[in-house]
Amino acid sequence: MAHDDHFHGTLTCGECPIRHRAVCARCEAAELDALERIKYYRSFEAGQTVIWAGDQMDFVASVVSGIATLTQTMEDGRTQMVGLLLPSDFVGRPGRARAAYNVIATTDILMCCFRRKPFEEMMERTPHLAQRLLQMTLDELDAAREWMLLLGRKTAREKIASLLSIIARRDASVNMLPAKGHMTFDLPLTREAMADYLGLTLETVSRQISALKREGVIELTGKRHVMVPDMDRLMAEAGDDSDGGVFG
Amino acid sequence: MAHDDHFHGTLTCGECPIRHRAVCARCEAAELDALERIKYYRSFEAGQTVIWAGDQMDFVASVVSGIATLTQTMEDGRTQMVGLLLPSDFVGRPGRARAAYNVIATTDILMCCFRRKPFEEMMERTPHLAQRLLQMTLDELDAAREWMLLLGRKTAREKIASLLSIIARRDASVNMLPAKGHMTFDLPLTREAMADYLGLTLETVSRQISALKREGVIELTGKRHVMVPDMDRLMAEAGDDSDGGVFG
DNA sequence: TGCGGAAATTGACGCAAATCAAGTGATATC
DNA sequence: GATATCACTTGATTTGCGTCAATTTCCGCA
Repeated sequence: MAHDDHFHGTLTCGECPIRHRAVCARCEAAELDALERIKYYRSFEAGQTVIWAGDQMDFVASVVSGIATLTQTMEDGRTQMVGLLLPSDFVGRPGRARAAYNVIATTDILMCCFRRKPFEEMMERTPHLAQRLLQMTLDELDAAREWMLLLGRKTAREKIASLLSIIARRDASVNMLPAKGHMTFDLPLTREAMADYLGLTLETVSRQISALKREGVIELTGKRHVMVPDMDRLMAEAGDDSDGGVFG
Repeated sequence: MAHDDHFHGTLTCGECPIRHRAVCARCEAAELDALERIKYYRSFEAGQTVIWAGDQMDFVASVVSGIATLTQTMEDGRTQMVGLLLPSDFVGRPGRARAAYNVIATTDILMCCFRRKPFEEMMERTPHLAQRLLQMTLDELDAAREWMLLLGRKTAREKIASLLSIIARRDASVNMLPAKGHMTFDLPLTREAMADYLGLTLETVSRQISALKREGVIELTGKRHVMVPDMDRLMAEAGDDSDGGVFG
């Protein structure tokens, strides 16, 4: 666990931007008060490791803002990203003392933390918490299974197109825009992080992005800003049967 | 949903073999009675499709005995297994009307079913159900993430060794034997099903199994019965850092 | 006991992606 | 303003796995 994080002010749950999506989404006023009493904030800078796999983990948390990654590593250094943590996503597992994955901040992030024991006790007494966490976990399981299809069966080109269309659609949903026609967005990940997510090398990621650019499926300004002239075209390249999958 | 399934007799929850592991594991006597009243059994033969992805799904269920697979398919036929359903595993998702995956019986199976609506209502009133389902879902999520590392980063040889060692260890845990030294077990899957699980072709599966046999890592009698002379050797081939992963 | 067919093995060949290796272009550091 | 550094691109080459195509083995069944 990282140490040189710094405190970031306090928010009341009422004014919390993830109030309606996070693990507390279903809680009523009284339940929220109880959570309010045991919560505390921590922030981490881009690049910092929030938690190492195997570390003692005495808290659970919600991501309030920023992006983090969940990764697994083999002894020889091969690494696979197994999840992307976006605002409102939940970190840690009630009933588990040690972290199963590395959590690394991709951007600066703010987390709303609860010491694990009090949180677990509260879960026992508060069905709304367990119900919401169940919902979120089922969604994550769907996303993980969607990703298994990508990792096991898609070509490099399809993998890149899938990632781009997922990011584009998530962006659209956050900004409440339609995921149709032409869209623009920023890539929140480096080429290496994309490679770790997609089970590729960073060179292959770079080459496939260049190929999609060459063929007019996407346009790049700088290395991170993407414009998709025709969303349907991109989704066809992803090989998904029309609607595509869940994300987080 | 398949139609030519046939009824298979009735079990009281008290004598149910998965009573202590399934979604009902934490339920008390009264809660069990309530479940007993809404449950019914269905059975399927090996090879039958239990549910097609996209189908209306008006029940959820526990696998009582036998093995089934959860698969996703792309339009062009590429398929990826995203889960293996073993006795006590849960099928379906409260709050979701349509199946997300194909469920196919690998062996003859018996399922303990609940109509979805009554089950959902009962979940609202019965924290023990939601708590247990949360636990099970978190375990499945861990298994899915373990599998993402395998699909994204392991070689064909490591994939096969991983699958074999997982099956061996599951077998050991069911029969309450130590997962050490030499072990024997049967493969519950065809080469093709293994390929779909591992993100390989069946030819590659066959070649890698032959290679492991040639090098003495495993011994085969017939096509399905496996003997592992040295479990540590097999686990080293799997590339896992010693302890290996979760399964189901 | 021998037949039929599915499941599995094995071989030859091709290709997509990994690996190895420069090289470019931005941003930070002295 | 030169230099180091990091993120990324591009090229040359290798290789692991997929594809296509025969066999062979196994197992049920007449």
